Amino acid sequence: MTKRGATLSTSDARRDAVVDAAVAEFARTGFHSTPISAVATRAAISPAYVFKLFPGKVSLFVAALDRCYEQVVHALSNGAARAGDAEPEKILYEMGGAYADLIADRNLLMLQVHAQSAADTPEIADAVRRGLQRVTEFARSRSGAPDDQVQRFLAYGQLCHLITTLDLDTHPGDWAAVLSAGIRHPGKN
Amino acid sequence: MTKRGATLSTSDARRDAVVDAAVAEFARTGFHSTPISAVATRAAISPAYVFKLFPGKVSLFVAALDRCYEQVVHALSNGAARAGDAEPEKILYEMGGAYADLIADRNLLMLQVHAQSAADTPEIADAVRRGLQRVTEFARSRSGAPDDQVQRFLAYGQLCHLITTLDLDTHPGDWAAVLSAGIRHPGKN
DNA sequence: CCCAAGAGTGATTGACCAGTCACACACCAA
DNA sequence: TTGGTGTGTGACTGGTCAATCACTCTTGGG
Repeated sequence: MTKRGATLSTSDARRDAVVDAAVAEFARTGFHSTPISAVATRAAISPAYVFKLFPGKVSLFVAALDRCYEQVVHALSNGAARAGDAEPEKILYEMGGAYADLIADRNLLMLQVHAQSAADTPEIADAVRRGLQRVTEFARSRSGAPDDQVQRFLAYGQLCHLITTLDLDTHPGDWAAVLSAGIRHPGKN
Repeated sequence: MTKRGATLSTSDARRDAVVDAAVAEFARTGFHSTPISAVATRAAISPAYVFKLFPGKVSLFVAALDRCYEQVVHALSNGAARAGDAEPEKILYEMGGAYADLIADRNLLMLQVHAQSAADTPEIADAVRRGLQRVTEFARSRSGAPDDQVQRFLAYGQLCHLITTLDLDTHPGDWAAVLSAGIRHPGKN
């Protein structure tokens, strides 16, 4: 039952809030083990209404993923701005720093990890490719770095995902230190 | 009902076969969306008996993961043998080639991707760390390469996972080529 | 021959969850 | 005031799945 006196919002604003909730919940528990009800609860909404706003669970996940990559590219752009028109390596380095700052809350990072694992759903695979394309093309054109340096940039980004997923930066043991060395880590929260 | 005249196997042999089936099925559909019944069917066994051989789904997944990393280290060892006592870079290069050959069927690769996404289950996270530790320490000690080269080796391995998950090596577009450049790709099957 | 220990299964249970539907309430324009 | 449109929900359905249990069948040693 709708609460007395509650002001209704436009469905667009609601959709937006639901995507925020979806980013957080899907990042926590992944695609398959996140029930729509968890997203709904976080958005302070009924599960049924989520299905009015999005045609299905997959398209909600894709919307969350799109927002995630949007923020990533935006962060890279900020990092590049910090480097001005320095040499390519310097620009890539600043982008890396900005990325590390962005994923300090772990949400955007874990969402990407979970998305990769859910890529057997074609729509999700498409969304990941789309996002990765934007990131790669932006890094390449904005930095002007040669292809192999761009590739390296992305490779170390993937390594960063692994390190954070497994908390290797706080893990005892030489081997963990080898993998984590020199990589800027997000804090625990 | 047990089939008439069927010879019973020892439970150890069965356990082994079930782990093989688990590697294949979990690699296909991941931890959360692979029902035990799928593993059971592939192992030509009843779902109920899987639970007699393993205390639960998680421990079966961990067993599959352990086997996966076992094979990875074994492959790296073979690759290193091919390089003999060449310089460290050469040894790491051969290890990379051997790894690419090993994951030609995609199973061992996808299993690692799915495991990373299921790392919120502590036992799974432990298993991944255990496996990664073995891989890292083996690569480092066998190659004798400096830490940053070992780190780089692992980083490009992660990039390889991304490329294969998304089929970037056969994807049209410059950006996909940038990421895939110079990386030895497994075939589709 | 007999029976104990091991191999293996069918049937069921209890929980969870995506998606649907009929309905309730709020706002606004005429 | 009225009714139409958009916002929002409770209750339900159909399906899936991990885990359990009581049970059967097989085999090999005494």
